[in-house]
Amino acid sequence: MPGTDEDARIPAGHRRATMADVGRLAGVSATTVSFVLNEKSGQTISEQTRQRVLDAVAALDYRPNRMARGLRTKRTATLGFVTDEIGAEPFAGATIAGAHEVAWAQGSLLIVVSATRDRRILTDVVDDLIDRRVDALIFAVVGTRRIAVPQALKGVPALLLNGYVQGGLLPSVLPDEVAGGRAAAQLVLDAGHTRLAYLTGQASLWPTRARLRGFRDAVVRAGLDPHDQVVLRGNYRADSGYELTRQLLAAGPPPTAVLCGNDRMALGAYLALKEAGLRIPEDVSVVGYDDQVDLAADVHPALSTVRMPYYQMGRWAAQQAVAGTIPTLPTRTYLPCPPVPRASVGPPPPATA
Amino acid sequence: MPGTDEDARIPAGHRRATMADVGRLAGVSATTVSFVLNEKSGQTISEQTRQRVLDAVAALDYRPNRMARGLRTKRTATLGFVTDEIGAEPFAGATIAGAHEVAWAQGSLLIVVSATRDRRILTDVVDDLIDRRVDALIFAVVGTRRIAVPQALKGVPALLLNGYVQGGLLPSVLPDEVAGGRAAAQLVLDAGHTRLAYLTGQASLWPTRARLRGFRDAVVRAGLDPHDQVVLRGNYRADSGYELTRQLLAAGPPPTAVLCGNDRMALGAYLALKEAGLRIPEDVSVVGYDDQVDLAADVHPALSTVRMPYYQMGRWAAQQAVAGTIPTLPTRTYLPCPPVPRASVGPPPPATA
DNA sequence: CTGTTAGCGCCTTCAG
DNA sequence: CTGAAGGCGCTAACAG
Repeated sequence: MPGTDEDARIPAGHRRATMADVGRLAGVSATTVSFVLNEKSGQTISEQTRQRVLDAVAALDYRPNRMARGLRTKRTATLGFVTDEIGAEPFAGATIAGAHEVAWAQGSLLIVVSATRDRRILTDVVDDLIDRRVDALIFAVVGTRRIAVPQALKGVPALLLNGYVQGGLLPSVLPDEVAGGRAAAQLVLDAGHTRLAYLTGQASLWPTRARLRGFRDAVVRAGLDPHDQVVLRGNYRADSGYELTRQLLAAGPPPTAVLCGNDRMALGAYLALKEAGLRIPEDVSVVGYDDQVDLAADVHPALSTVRMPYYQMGRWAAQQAVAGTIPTLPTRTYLPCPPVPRASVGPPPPATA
Repeated sequence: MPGTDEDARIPAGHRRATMADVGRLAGVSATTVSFVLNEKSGQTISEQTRQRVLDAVAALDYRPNRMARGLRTKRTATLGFVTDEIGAEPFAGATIAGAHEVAWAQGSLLIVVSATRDRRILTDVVDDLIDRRVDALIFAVVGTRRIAVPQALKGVPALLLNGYVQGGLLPSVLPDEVAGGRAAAQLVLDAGHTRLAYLTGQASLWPTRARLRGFRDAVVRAGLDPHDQVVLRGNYRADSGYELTRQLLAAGPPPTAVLCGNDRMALGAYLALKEAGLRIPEDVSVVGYDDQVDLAADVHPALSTVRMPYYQMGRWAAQQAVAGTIPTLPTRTYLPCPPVPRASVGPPPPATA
């Protein structure tokens, strides 16, 4: 009897075992195999045949074909995650990690698809995902902003992450940037600073305006005159922070604290400040925004900043998606951006003239 | 006749139209619908019925169920992309973008799944993907290194990106780090520098050793004594670059060029150099490695560095996967790391004592 | 040029 | 406690 045992293993790359194969080997029907594999079917299987089936499954290295299963059950245990730009942004990583963990823990697979900003591709990708019958869709955009979503999104439970649509027809999760801006300012206000500079980014971006609003809020609440605080506009790049800081220094006695629209600008500020012989935080305190990985905590001195809740947003989104609660969600849900105090903030220098 | 036309549209969230529905509406069989939809079946359909079918498809907003199709054809037009750590690393973004573009252009969907380094999860995720019958699998790891892959990878055409296995049983695409290290050194050697410092990372990492080897290679080829060049060991973080540079400056007359194991260390070097009142590149030239997005090109002065071929690796991998050429691949394929000269390298200062 | 028949691999009544 | 029958939505022979 040649090959009785050997042939039981899949001949590497050959046809995978099917449920019927398992049944045959165990001497039962495919139905029975299905019952033991799916447990809780309200069915009862004798411990003995159960074991025989399990043995056969192991022997054949059987794994159910999820396409067939999905076809039958109309559930794929799949969450689609579409980004408009997976890019190098740290954004995606944390969000995806959070969403993946929750999804996986609940028995679903998060499949990430990076589209581009190209409307056509975006639409086609969403359609494709729906054709594959994902159970729900998370649509993530990198910079918080209003977006136009593919029509097809209405054909499946969908949720927007970091983006929002006009009519509020799709629920969104967003970072609470206003509170974040306040938190950033509070970091230096609490340390006793009264003369601040704020290096902001493009006014066309929603986060820019929200953070700035938060900043002004905090300044007013602290009893300071917002008009006394200088606001310089840049573009979120490190070199822009560098330039703006140089302008600041050239303009006269520098403020005692420089708040930046993001960590990269803060990095530019660091370079300009050090070049000018100013010490951080003894002479000038600096605050960033984003708590960017490998940057904020690693520069010298470590940068005080505000953290984006990307990981939490990912978790939250996946949670709603697997729980099937998307239809019940409010239009917008804001998650907090907590302050992260580090070494770059200290008390203002004694002589401020 | 109520609702003849209205009811033809899917009642939002209701059952999606099936091929049979389309056939019924068009007055043909499902088979015919299949033929017109899949074109090139060697079949011929009268222009007239063709149009009727197409109209019905449009009217019902019909889209084929890819699970059913996959079940039948045993092809899913899906490439699986598994990472052990999607993290914040710029790595993932570029690689995925490259792979996605190629896959999509060839009619396949790249689905990215972020696993963790946890062996168990990794194995389960790969199994899951195979259960979903992906046509091929790209297994990507973030730091180039030898890895142990899930057994299941043998059940599907698979390819390693940035990682390699012991026996060479799975083909790999890797960055040519040795040549990259050489290129980095060449950047300053060509400018006339002879006294270099190399700030390296952990010796336990393969890229560290490869880059360093390339550096030494270039130094020897340039006719310099490798023992004259100081090599300091750090850990790839910005603060480590900062510390090492301070050590360098404290130890005596600094070298005229500082080569760094990566861009983040170069950033640390920038901070320390500026703090010490040294100008880049007038007093000291600096070279990084990685050409990290939002960093290398944006610091002041712009950092000369070496680019990792992540995008290209992604493209290459997807290319092989969709072309079905994985079985024919050599054990290892190296892609070049080109030098990116910028402002941080200049001629050595006249007086070097 | 078009329709019939027969599954792909699984789950789910409904009978034994 | 277990099996037979039927069908999810699609494609691929094979007939007309």
